[in-house]
Amino acid sequence: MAGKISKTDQRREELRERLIGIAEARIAAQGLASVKVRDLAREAGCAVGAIYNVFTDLNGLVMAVNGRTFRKLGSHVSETVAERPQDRAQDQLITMSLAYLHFAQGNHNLWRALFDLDMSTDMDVPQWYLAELGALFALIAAPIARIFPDWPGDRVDLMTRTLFSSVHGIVLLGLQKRISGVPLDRIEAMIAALLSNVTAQAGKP
Amino acid sequence: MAGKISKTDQRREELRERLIGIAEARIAAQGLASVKVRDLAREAGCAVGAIYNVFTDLNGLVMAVNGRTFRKLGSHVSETVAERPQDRAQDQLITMSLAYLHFAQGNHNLWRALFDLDMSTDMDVPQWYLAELGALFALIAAPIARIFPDWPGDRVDLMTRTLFSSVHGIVLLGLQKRISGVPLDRIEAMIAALLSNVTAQAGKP
DNA sequence: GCGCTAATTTGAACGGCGTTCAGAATGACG
DNA sequence: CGTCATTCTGAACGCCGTTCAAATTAGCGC
Repeated sequence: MAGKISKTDQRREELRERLIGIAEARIAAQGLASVKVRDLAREAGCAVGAIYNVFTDLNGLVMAVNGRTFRKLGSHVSETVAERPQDRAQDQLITMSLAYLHFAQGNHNLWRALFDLDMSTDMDVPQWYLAELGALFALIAAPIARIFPDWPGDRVDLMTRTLFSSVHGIVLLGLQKRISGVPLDRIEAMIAALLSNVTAQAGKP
Repeated sequence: MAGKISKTDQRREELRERLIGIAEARIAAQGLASVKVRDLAREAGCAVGAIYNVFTDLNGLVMAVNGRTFRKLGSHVSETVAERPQDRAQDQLITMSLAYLHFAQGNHNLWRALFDLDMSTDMDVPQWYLAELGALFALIAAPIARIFPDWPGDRVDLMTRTLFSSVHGIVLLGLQKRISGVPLDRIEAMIAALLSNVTAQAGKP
């Protein structure tokens, strides 16, 4: 029995994928708060209890959606950078930041779910989360290390986290319609203002 | 009847203040999610319905708590700056940012409630919110305008929002224990790294 | 102080939520 | 096909914010 791929396991895996897709569509269309077990069960054609055979709870399902979103985010950023291989390192930082902004704007609810869920629960982060985050950080660290060739690794790492957090903050508050209501080109200008200040320091102590 | 201060109004106002205090203590101790109407009613010695005579709903009560928190935040930042009147403008920016960081760390749950509530509801922001935010922005804009005396007002405003959002992002992700788990002095170093890059641009185009 | 009306306060009831678990259904296998 | 174990089901549970008919109380002319 152990290790076998039974017909049961196939159905479970199929249901799992179906539920992730349904939840993903719901989050994208109506936001994280619109994900309800009874709606999911009805749309997936299963019983409410079946969801708990495949995921430990609703958070686990949303976590799976977040996994997809995080991978899409990473792909979007890295592919956008890869499209412009002749860019200077300074421009790569801007390209990546704008890619982050545009992904967040184009997938607002899914992007927000990445952070809204993590806040409410206090369980520790799954390892795929840290792996994706590390890959994203590595992507940012590369141009920084090229801009500041004489910086030690830990200083590059600190600047990597600083810039990521800063851009994240700009995007987060910028897209928060009810607070600031900033148009998109102003958010882009803020990112450019931030990064031009940092990269202009190249060659200085 | 209209405009009179009746005994009823006195009791309502007293209950209102009492509920705000109880909710504030609960948020500070256990987080926003621990605020429950039945607990509040029991602790305040009133019926659950009474809460809805004084606030439109639970969000309204948390909004009132957020009002207090926001005012305390503003006071903390402005007083910290006022304690060092001989500081250069560059140091004032660092002082304010660190004051923001330390307030967020020392009042973590209350500070988080400022943003966690706004996200879930889609009603527009009350005017006191915008007023407090404007006062905070004015506090930041002053040293920026001194550092870059030849900048037009809208460019100062853009940099103000850029720096506020950036510092907010650094504090937000830095204090998110489960994701990065950065010690406090590293967060301070990130803020310093960010601001030193910006202020070092003084006098440049 | 008294009685009457309108305003206020009350808390049981309501609808909706995530989660569970006894029982029904379906799998595996000689 | 019979037997047992595994899986699936959906009614039930507990908790939530919110409401509203009924009880209570304030306001006021007499």
